[in-house]
Amino acid sequence: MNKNPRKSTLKDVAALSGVSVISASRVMRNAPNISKALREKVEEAAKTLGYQRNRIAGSLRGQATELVAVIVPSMSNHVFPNIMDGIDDALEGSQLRQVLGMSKYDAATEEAVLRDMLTWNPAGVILSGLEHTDATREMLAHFSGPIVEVMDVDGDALDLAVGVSMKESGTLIARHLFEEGYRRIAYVGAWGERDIRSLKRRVAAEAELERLGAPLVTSVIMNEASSPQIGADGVKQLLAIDRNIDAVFFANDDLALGGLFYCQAQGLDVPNDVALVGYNGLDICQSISPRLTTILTPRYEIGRRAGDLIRARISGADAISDRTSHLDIQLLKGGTT
Amino acid sequence: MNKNPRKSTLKDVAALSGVSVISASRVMRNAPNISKALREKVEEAAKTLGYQRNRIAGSLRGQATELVAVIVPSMSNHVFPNIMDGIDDALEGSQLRQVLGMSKYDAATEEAVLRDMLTWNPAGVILSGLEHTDATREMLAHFSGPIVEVMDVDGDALDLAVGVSMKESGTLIARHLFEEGYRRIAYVGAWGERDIRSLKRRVAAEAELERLGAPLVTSVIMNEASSPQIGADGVKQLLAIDRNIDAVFFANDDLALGGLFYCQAQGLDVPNDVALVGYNGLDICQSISPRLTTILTPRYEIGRRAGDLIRARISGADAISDRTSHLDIQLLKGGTT
DNA sequence: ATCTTCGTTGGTAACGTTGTCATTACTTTT
DNA sequence: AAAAGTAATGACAACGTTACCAACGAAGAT
Repeated sequence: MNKNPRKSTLKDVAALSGVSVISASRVMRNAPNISKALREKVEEAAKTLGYQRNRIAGSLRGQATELVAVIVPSMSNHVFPNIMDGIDDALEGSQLRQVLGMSKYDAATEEAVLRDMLTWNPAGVILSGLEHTDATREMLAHFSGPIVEVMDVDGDALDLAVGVSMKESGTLIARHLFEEGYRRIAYVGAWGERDIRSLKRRVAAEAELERLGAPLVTSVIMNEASSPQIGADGVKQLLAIDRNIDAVFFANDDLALGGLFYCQAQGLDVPNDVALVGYNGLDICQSISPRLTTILTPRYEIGRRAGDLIRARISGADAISDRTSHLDIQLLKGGTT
Repeated sequence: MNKNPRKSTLKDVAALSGVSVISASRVMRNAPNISKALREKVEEAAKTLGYQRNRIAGSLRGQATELVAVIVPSMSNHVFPNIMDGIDDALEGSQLRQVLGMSKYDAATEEAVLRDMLTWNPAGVILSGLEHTDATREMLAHFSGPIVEVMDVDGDALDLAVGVSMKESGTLIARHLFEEGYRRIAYVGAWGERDIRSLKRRVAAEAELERLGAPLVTSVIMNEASSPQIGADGVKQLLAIDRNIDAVFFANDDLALGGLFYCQAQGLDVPNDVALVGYNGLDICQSISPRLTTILTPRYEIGRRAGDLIRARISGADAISDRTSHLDIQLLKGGTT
């Protein structure tokens, strides 16, 4: 199995079909002005030899790499896989491919991964959020292709940004809880709050609650990766600190879901004893009963637009009107508030 | 922003530090036998110029690409992101990177994506399942690097395989339901059963139920991608066909979860009126109440091993004892059976 | 003092493709 | 029928790196 004396190259194809290497090249990449006869000869030879293009060689000569570096914090919740689905669909039909890296919610790791990625000379870069190390910014300042920062639009984009406002998200959660009459509100986060986007939401919500006259009672930040189990643990800790809390908002739906089940298991009445709000609008949380009150983020759409922007830029459309695409979020009122 | 007159190359670094290009190259890739003086000169020059390696050029000369092609069906449930997390961790410390493609549970798409991927001359290939088109097999037969097929081990691997047995999974589900006393058992699938692995499980379960004398009553295959909503719809259809069903097993946990909530909403007693079994062991389904009876698949571990195998092979360890790594599954008995 | 050996450095030639320009063959125009 | 285009093909060099081999000097062996 798996032996190949030597891969055949354009040279072989050219030799077999009796044409020049460059003509063979033109046929293989569908360049214009090729006679039908030539095309057929070359295509047949290529087929006989099982010829495969070598894009490494092509990229070296041609500069453009047709690789898009995508750096996400993690795959452990649905957010980034959904974004990548969108990117994949946007890139379909182009020759572009995603090369993947994970930063684990750590800016220094992001920097290292980016440094490595750039050695592949990618055509574009997609990364998460607007916060990066100075070295990351420096590297990207010298990068000549499109750069899209996804998820967060509260701040200055390096180049292009697609996402939703964390500030708006946090504020919306705070207002909703206040309007529904809750006054003793707490927060549960995870990842040691290294996820800057959830931190921004918490801060915005806290500020809004302050403004409304119902300041955040307390918060529990779990150090672990977010999961339902950690959400349950978080609520448990919260209630141990203060049993009079009447609402909890979570960094995301996974945590909230765990919190919800914990409360139910404890015999608490949700939302009368305690109200719960998540973030993201995962469909799993919309199929349970009571449905989780949460904020729907257009994750697929964000990925899709990011991919579209990369393509647009690469194909020369330099005139992208808005550097920042601010997408809308939507409060999904469920039965937990 | 984003202009770069010209990226500096090894030649520039060599010129600035007054050494030969090849020496600069050796310093940049930590080759042995470099004097300290030379190393320092070169590193300083590289820093001054902001030199970045160009691995496209390096790969062309050196053959090895340090890219691993990863083709998964979809990112829409947790299975493949979890596997990719495992791969990423396994690849950490090497210079290898994942290049991503999605087949959408379609063998022809897989073929097209693979064809494209191979033009990047990857060092290894990871793909899902053991079923591929003839053309895919043909391409892979000519591929010289390691090939790992993940998730399924029921069949012959092209090269290496890591996963669990679908047959064993299906049989285990059937036995469990039978042992718990259920006799009127039905099945709900999705993706139009284009996911061959869930099909294999269904077939195995069906055979075992037949053998045990409690043949499958009926099954509903939804055409859509699997989601809780589709699972709920599936159960609804099932109960419309036959109200006497006493147990349902699902192609996966997402469907089962939706089914569970649907049954609860309909006022059915789970598991007394109807028992439910999922597949995968997603943690979200283990934090709800009742916990979902399901089969835990070691997804992260599968990715991890796949990555380890790729690395081992690339670094010359040709002596991999077992071509197929058959990992264990585990029945998680929850409150739904 | 001469011969090895080894650590260190350099020169040359690829790797497989494609951009650029040149050339040939074939139309169309006047 | 000559001039002027245009379509089709080819030659060459280059992209930035590294494999391979050669060469140098210094240290150790004889």
